[in-house]
Amino acid sequence: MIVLDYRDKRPIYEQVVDKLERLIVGGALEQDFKMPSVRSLGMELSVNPNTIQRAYNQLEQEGYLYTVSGRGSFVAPESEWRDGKKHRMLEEWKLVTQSAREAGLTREELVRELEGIFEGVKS
Amino acid sequence: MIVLDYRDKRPIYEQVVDKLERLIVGGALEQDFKMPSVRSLGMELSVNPNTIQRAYNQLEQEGYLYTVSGRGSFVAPESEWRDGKKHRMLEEWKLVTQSAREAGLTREELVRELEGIFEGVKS
DNA sequence: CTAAGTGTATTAAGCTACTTAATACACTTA
DNA sequence: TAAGTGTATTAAGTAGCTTAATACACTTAG
Repeated sequence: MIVLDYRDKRPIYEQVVDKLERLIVGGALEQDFKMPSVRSLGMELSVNPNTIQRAYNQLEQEGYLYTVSGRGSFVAPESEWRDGKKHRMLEEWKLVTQSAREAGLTREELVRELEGIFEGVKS
Repeated sequence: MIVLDYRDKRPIYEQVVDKLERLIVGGALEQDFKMPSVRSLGMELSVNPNTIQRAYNQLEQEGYLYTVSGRGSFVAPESEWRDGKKHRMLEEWKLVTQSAREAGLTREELVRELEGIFEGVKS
């Protein structure tokens, strides 16, 4: 399902959150998809189940997963996380863009990069 | 000179690097300005001199400071850090923009924010 | 009903990074 | 010469991450 990057200096649970979040946002995991159990994903990644649980807890808190006691964790409907995700990303993007401006990047340079990133994407 | 934010979860030396870098990039500290000694800045921030030294070392590695043995640390000329800073910021900005696109932000939304951020700025 | 699988919680231990503390040394300057 | 500078080292404490070993309540397949 996912692969850990041992060169990444962030804690494992944070990496797991990041990668699963990308799978969900990217549409690779459909709504109501049953996530692997904390024990099985722990086995698969050679990581303690507690570490996976910590990742699942954070994903649930951010609206990406919901849990049914005794049954497992499942992918939440997009409506649960879409707005929050967009809002957080926009705030982060504004901060980085502000720093980019202060570092000397011009409006024209950034617009040009923007066009490249959105090239051929219906938005 | 700077103020620490105790709510910030990052290590102190990283905060010091970040704040001093902003002062230098923002032009608040001129070229060849003599930085406070690791001991005096440590006193001022109620922090160990070793922690300040660690921050100074990183700033020197990134080209923001230069050191004269026995005299002190000084702000390096802009030519030493400007290109590297611009390059690192552009790479970070591209990653965040890519993530923003994947989160559902549109080109039009981002261009609009961009105009706001660069409003009235000669670039 | 029973057993297996699920999330959840707790406690203890080890590891790493950050930080402090106490020195020490070589250098420059007043 | 004395004070101030960067630099280096060693030891200790703290906090966060991770592992390990359990335990409990729940659901589901048999």
